[in-house]
This record gives sequence, structure tokens and C-alpha cells, in this order.
Amino acid sequence: MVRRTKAEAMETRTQILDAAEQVFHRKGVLSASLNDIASEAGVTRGAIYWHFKNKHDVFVAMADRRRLPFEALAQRAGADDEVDPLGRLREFMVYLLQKAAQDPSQRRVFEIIFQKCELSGENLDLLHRQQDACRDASDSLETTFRNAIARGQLPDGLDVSRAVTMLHSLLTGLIMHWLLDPSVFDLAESAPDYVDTFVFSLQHSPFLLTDTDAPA
Amino acid sequence: MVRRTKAEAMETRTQILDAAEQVFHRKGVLSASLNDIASEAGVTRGAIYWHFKNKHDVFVAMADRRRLPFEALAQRAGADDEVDPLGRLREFMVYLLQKAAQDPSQRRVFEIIFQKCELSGENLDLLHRQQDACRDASDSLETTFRNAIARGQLPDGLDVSRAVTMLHSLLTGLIMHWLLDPSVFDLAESAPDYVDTFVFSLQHSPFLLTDTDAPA
DNA sequence: GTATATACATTCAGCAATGTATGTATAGGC
DNA sequence: GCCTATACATACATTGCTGAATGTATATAC
Repeated sequence: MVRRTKAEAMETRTQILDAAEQVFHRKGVLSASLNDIASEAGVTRGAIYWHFKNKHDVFVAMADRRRLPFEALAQRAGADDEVDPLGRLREFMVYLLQKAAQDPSQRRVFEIIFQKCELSGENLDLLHRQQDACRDASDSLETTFRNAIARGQLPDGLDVSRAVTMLHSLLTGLIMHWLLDPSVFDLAESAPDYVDTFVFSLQHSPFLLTDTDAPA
Repeated sequence: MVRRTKAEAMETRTQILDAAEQVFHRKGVLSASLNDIASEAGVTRGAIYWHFKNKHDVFVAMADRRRLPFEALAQRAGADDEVDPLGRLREFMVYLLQKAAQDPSQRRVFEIIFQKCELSGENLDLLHRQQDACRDASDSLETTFRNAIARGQLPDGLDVSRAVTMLHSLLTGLIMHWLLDPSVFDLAESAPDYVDTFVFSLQHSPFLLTDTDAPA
């Protein structure tokens, strides 16, 4: 079984990424060897080195499969012609949390990124990719918040950048905390309430307004 | 320079832990070798093997140095004779965030645990230690919330377990998000506003009450 | 004052992973 | 029907780290 057709080669590539997801999740990114991944995929290391430069290249390709879809979704909420930006944002947040909780592959990738991956040394550019992705998302979210303010869905004085920070922190924190111990609460079920609480605090908290430092 | 006195040996041990903190932070826990740590500490691997069983043993000892103080503080807020449980809780949250932002050593340890450490394989019991610590903290926090409700500081119908989850998530998320890119916002300065917003939502959000699913 | 346990340094054997080089059979262009 | 690039498998050399074994000098107990 050598020289496969292009379609079969593409399938081999997918199998390698699937195997990498499993092995990274089971043993951690650094602890996983290319032999482990090759065995899991039913190929040899030669196949991996054909499709990818090295382990880090495999990792990036694997992570991007589950990351890119979200970016598109987040940008849609920030569109200027969106009549209900706050509603779209709410939907996005709930969708993200429920996807993390219910889609096994998505959960694995989150678990790998949050718990089974050292951001250092060779993987240091991973950290920069995370930073870039975070800033890009922040831009979309800021636009979304400004549109929501313009349409009267959020108060005029809302500190947009702090709102974005709280949103990031809540989503990251909820997912991390749930991944640490999924048995302590049902993320998929309670996600809407957490998101609604966040939206409520955006609308009514006196501590997220720009000028008013300490209200009476 | 062999056979040191007991006091000197203790100092050597501390130097090894200090060095481990630096090296783990710089290279990641798995990527760091005992040689790296020994060089940084100005000793040889022999010294490390004398004081510790292996690298994992060094890691646990290093992490515990900065973890234990917080546990004591959280428990104090849950004391039954505390007249202002909500106030103590608020203080604890702000203190934790500002400590993470301003104490270099504390920040390094958080960064190691969140970004430079694979929870898998050998380190898998690390995950269980995290889980245990999290559950212990949750117990203290639940008590604190119940006391706050009893003293009229929080509404009667508050869903205590969801409140605890939100608190954990907010703290974890804020620290993680800030560690990812400290330049995007000033954690130490804005910590009180984030915490106050959280407390505000505990007091007023209709989505954190037990029986009322969807208020009018 | 001697003996022994202590607190390390030094040395060595061995593995496991990486990257590369080479082998090889076939798909697809001509 | 041939040729060549493709899609892998196999084999090899190198590296770096670990754990353990051994060496050694000095506190300290007696």
C-alpha cells in the first residue's frame, strides 16, 4: 500500500489529524511522540513527515480545524447591518459554550489547548497565535457592543473595552472551570443563565460605566 | 563544598525551588530538564535528587509554596461568626487578582500552572489536586454565600452553586485572559470594578435565582 | 577522636525521540 | 507504455535526558 490517489492522501491527512487529536488529548502535546500518532492513525512516521513539517505543524493544523469556524461566527455578530447585535452576541456565547460541552471533538481540542499544551519554547508562537486570535475577536466584539449601544440595547456610558474583557474572561473561565471537573455542573444546560446574567450586568451594572467611578 | 549544615541544606532546597520556578516559567515544565534547574540553582543534578524524588516532586513542592496561602484566606471568609461575609469575599477576590497581577513570583506560578504545564501522564495527579483544591474552595464559598444570604446581603432565592461557579469562572478567566496578554488591560487597577460587577449581578440578576426560570 | 550518616558531585549505561536519508510502488500526465 | 512526481515505509545516526551507581568530604553524634 504505497502511492495513493490524491483523495486517499487527503484521507490519510485527516486520519493523522484525528489521531493527533486523540493522542494529544490522552498524553499531552509534548509527551506525545510522532510514533504514537502514527500508530493511532495506522501509518508510519514517514507519512506524517510527508504531510507535515514536524509535530508542531501537526498541532497547529489540528487546532485550526476547530478554531476557524468560531472566528467566522464572531465576526457575523459584529456586522454593521445586524439589527439585533446583542441577540446575536448572546446566541454566539451560548452556542460556543454548548458546543464545547456537547461536541466531543471540540471539547477535546479545548482540553488540549487549556490543559495539555505548554506555551513555551518551540510552542511559543502558539501563544502569539492565541494573542492575535484574541485581539481579532476583541475587535469584532467591540464593534458588536458599539452597535448594540447605538441601537439602544446597551447603556450609553458602557465601558466597551471592559465589557469585552469580561466577556472573554467569562467564556474562558466557564470552559476552563468546567473542563477541570465536568461533574460539578452542567455547562450546556446552565449556559443561557450565565450568559443572560452577564448581559444583565452589562445593561445594569454601575461599575462598567466609563465616567462614573463610584456611584452613590 | 560538600556536606553542608542543616540550615545550609535548607537554603539549597529553597534555591532549587526558586530555580525551578524560573526555569519552568521560561521553558515549560516538561521541556525543562533537571540539568537546567541545577544550573540555574548553581548546583548539580545530584543535589536535586538528594532533596527530591524527581522532577514532578520538585514541581509539586514549588507550586504548593504559592498555593497554600490562598486556601487559608478563602476559608476565613466562610467563618460563621463573620459579620460581613460578602465584604470579606469581595476583599478576597480583589486581593487574589491584584496579587496575581503585582507579585512577580505569584504571577510566574500562575503562568506555569495555566500555560506551561501539561495535565497528563505523570502530571495527571496534578489535575486531581486541582480538582480537590477547587472543591474545597467551593465548600468555603458556598458557606460564605449562605451566610451572606442569612445576613440579608444577597437575595433569598440565589442559586448558590451557580454563584460559586460564576465566581470561579470569573477569577480563573480574568487571570488567564490577563496572563495571555497583560498589555490589553490593567488587571490590578480594574479588578475592583470587575468584582463589584459580579457582586452586583449576584444581588440583582434574575437569572441566578433558583425557582424563577424566566422572569417576565 | 572516631564512626557514620549526610549532602552533595561525578560518572555511566540506556532509552526514546527526532530528523533525515533512502527505498519503493503506483497514479497520472504525455 | 513510459516517465516522473507522489505518497508513503524503512533504516539509520544523533541527541538529550533520566536514573542509578559511585565517589567524597564534612557535620555531628557518641
